[in-house]
Amino acid sequence: MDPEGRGSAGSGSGQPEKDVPGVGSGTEDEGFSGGGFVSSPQRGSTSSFADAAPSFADMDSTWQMLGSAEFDQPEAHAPWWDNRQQRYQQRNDLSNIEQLAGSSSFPRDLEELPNACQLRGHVAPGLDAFEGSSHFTQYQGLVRQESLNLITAQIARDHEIERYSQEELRGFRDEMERFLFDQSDSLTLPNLEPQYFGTSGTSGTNPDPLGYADTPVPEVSSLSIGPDTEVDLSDASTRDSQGASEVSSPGSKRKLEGVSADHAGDPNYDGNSPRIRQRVQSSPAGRSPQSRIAIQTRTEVDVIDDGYKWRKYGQKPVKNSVHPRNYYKCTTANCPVRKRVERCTDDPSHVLTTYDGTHTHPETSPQTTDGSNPPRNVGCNLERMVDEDVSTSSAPVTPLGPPRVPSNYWPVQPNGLANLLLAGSQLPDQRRWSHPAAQQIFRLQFQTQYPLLFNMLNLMRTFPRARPPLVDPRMSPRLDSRALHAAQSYAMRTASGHINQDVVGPASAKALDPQNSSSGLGPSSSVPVSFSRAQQRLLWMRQLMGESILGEQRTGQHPASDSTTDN
DNA sequence: CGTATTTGACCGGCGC
DNA sequence: GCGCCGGTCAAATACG
Ligand SMILES: [Zn+2]
Repeated sequence: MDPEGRGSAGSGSGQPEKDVPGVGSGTEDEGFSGGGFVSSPQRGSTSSFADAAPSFADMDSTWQMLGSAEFDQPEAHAPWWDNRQQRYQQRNDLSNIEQLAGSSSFPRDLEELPNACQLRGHVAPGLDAFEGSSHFTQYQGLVRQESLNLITAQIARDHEIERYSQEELRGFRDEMERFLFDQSDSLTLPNLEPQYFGTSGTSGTNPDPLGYADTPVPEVSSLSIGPDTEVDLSDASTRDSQGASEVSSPGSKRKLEGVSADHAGDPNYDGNSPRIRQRVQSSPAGRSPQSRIAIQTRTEVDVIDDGYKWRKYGQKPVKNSVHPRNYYKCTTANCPVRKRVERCTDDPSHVLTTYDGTHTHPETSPQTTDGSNPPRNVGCNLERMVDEDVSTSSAPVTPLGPPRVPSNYWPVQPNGLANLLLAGSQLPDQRRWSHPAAQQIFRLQFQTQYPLLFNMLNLMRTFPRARPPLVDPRMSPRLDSRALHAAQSYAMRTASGHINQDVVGPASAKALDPQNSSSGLGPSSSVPVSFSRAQQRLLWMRQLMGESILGEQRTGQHPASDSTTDN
């Protein structure tokens, strides 16, 4: 089934590389093929690229898609071809990356990336390739891809999804890439420098060279946030942290279940519910809508660094709990924001922070006298968020409502980050991630925990590319346009003729390709590829090859053939 | 000495 | 009205 299955599947979802005439690609191409491909070979307009190179397909649907029937597999391998092919396969192979994620050699930084590449058996560029030299552009594809792989591995490890199949991991990786693309602007904190963030020891990374490892880092149990579902928690949830904590116990048990169980079993405090309801409902005459969000984190420190400075102004005992509740106010003058922090009674490892209000000022970065930004320690992991509906409930008289009245709730799911990311990028409820507090926590947490991820963001901003297409995870390696161009130009230059299918080492490609394993999914299940899309790609190719690539490397989003089909 | 925290008093809403 | 309760104030205190 493989053969044809792949065909359909491949065309369907597989999407070519992410690359577009970008800054980098231009240079890269030059590097590789010299001016060779400059000529615009449109000839042959790729009649049926579909059938082009079956043998090749496995390795890369892109190839096929792009038509290039003529160019297919340069029979005489270009000297670099095998090498490249192998590289792509390796890059796309996530099988051994999990180990790396847990090892001490996991890179926390782009500078350490080459080592990781070598550990994975990659043909890795030297360190100099990453130093912003002109070489860097040549390897940005690799850097990008491998960074994504590593991030995926790390996240997978943190979230115990490493046992997932490669297809799933790839799927996650690609979705993440898309998300990063979409959010590259909003997710980047200009005033925080990634390199200042040591990873929290969470993933057993090597001792942080910068010495910031001191953070008590918790292990991520899970990131929550899923479809918002108005879970009836609204009422039952009144109970204090008790129930809640349970839900999010690190065991990563089915969070969903936990939740339901949670309120099921929870007798809750009668006293509150009625009151709450009233307040929420009776708030019609509300003044300026207050935003309120509750964030549950898993942390050992009481006060998490969320980017703002707080002054404690009160403390009250929580009934039935040994842990008190603390009240803080933003120290910035005239800023009305307040927050309450309390530790869950039954599970002290969790802290519930409730933010109230909107800051009237930018985040207060703790500048030291010397002007440098000291490292921030979040020291927590976002567990889940509860966003009280602001629009409706704006406590008119009562400054602050009851501690927690979850109106929107995102249950924890196994693939926490994926959900998180997707939730942020796709769910209609913008308020979710637009909430400053939420974003703040999100950013700080991820900068701390996944520094590579933020390096990626920077990379993507520095070298803009087209929006990564959504691909069928079962498809493997995606060639980037550089390779494609190079191959094509090579083919043209050389024999320009032979079309020999088996020449290439597809065998190896197949070997790597896990398709067969992807039992459940019929090829059809994948997103049907719109032929138009393929055509569009083709157009691009023509453009690329016709016009000098250097021409337009435009910033940011390219029309990008984005496949809107995403879930 | 300026600033942040502690901590008991205080206050408004609410149920009784 | 009374007492409870969540939330807030602010004087006293701790900090460096
Ligand atoms: Zn503020």
